[in-house]
Amino acid sequence: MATSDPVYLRVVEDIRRQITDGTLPPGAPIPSRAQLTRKYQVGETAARHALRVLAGEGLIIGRVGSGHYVRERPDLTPLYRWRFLDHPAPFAADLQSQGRRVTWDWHSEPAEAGPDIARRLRLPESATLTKTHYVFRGDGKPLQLATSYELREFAAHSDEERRSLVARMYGHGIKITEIVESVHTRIPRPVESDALDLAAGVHVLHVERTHWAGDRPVETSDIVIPGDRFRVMYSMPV
Amino acid sequence: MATSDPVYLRVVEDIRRQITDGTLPPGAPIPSRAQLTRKYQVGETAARHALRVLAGEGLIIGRVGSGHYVRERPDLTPLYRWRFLDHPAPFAADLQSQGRRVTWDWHSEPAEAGPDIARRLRLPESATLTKTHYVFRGDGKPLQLATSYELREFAAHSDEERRSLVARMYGHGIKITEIVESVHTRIPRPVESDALDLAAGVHVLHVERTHWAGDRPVETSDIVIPGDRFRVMYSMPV
DNA sequence: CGATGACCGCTGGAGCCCCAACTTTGCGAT
DNA sequence: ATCGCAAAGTTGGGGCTCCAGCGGTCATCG
Repeated sequence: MATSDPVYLRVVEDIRRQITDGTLPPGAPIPSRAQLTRKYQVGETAARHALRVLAGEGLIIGRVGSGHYVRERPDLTPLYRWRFLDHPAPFAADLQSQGRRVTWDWHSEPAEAGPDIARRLRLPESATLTKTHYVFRGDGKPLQLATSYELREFAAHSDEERRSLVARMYGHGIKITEIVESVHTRIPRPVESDALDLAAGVHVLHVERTHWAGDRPVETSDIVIPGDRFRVMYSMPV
Repeated sequence: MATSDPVYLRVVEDIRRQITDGTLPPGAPIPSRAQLTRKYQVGETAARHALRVLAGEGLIIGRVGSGHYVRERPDLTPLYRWRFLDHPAPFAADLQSQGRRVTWDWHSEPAEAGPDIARRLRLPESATLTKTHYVFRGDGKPLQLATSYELREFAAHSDEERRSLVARMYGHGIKITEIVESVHTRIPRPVESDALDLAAGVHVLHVERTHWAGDRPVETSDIVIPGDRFRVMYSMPV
């Protein structure tokens, strides 16, 4: 409306509107730079800039030699589902029930905890282990990236093993009593972009999960999920 | 490493590294376009482009006439906290306990449900009401934007009122038995950018909350939260 | 008839330039 | 010592151009 707005914004907003209201469905081609200059009566710089902004937002994707297209954004599939007494979160089973195979890959390497991890585990900045999991769908598409920090003594490779180690460590009768998750969103780090095969402009959901045994935190993990393809489900009885 | 990489990326990656490893703390000035061209031996286009990319990622912020600065990113404050039997989520109380006042503003207008809302409430695309809440901190900073869709008959203005209306509507003994939340992240719509006062490149956390009474969905709301300032906490007993 | 290559259009990188609007700074005058 | 103002620096919008690399299309040649 305001004619004082930069002209490239006029282009951005017009195309964005067409994408969000469905006029331009996923996969539809966006006019090329040359076409945009003619259509909106703007210079090539403005046309190019508009395309770059839209691509940066993750709404369109440019294929060199071909053109810009509205990005496919499949319906968000639930990645894992929290349900009362339904722990640990069986997201793999969830996906398998949808007919998708899930494969794992991991790579462990010991590391000192950073200050934030130490704070979360209420530990000095030592005696920790970093384990990075890569989780893939059967078709090879990446699902998530998880890094967990545990007391080094707890470095076990199955949930069962770990739980019994926890039990040994903390004496008899130790039991995870509460799981706290904190969700926020941020730009992916370069490693995450690679591992999760993220397009430009896609943010990640960062879930910090901490397992508590009474008033003692036992294990904490960072779960990183592509924000454009997945959702995290929480379900609580009232 | 690969010298075939575009030069602007070299600049981006170098600055990004300095920001993430703390060499450039929040608030620190970034070299200007002219300085970058000299420092990295690149053209003005590349320098400018690097700054734009970093700004688009939300890592730096440009102030015209002054320069670019590392964005202040205060520690993420918990926005609301889910706890078993601690419903409805008392995020206002949570913030107040931190010495922050919270104020509300809302604006109601009836609307037909879109197809997705109808699906969530298992309703025909009618008989709904849209209510948009704006929630502010005492200092005027925006906290979140929530839009809830309820059966029109349930349009009440307090949680208590609404609950009793729900009870009347569905007969005696009706009770919300489960709350399901789904979290994902996406780029903000223009309204949300304005209402939440979002900087460029900041994504939002989108929480879809649905209240269930047995196998019947009763109310659903979309809660939109600035992804760079807040986190959502979930806490579950095991 | 089928394969090969030339050609055109498109993206993305990169360079240089001009200008308006704004901030900061420093100098000079009161 | 303080005020005001001008100059210098900086961002953001916008313009133009060149080029490499890629992807189709289409015509030509074997």
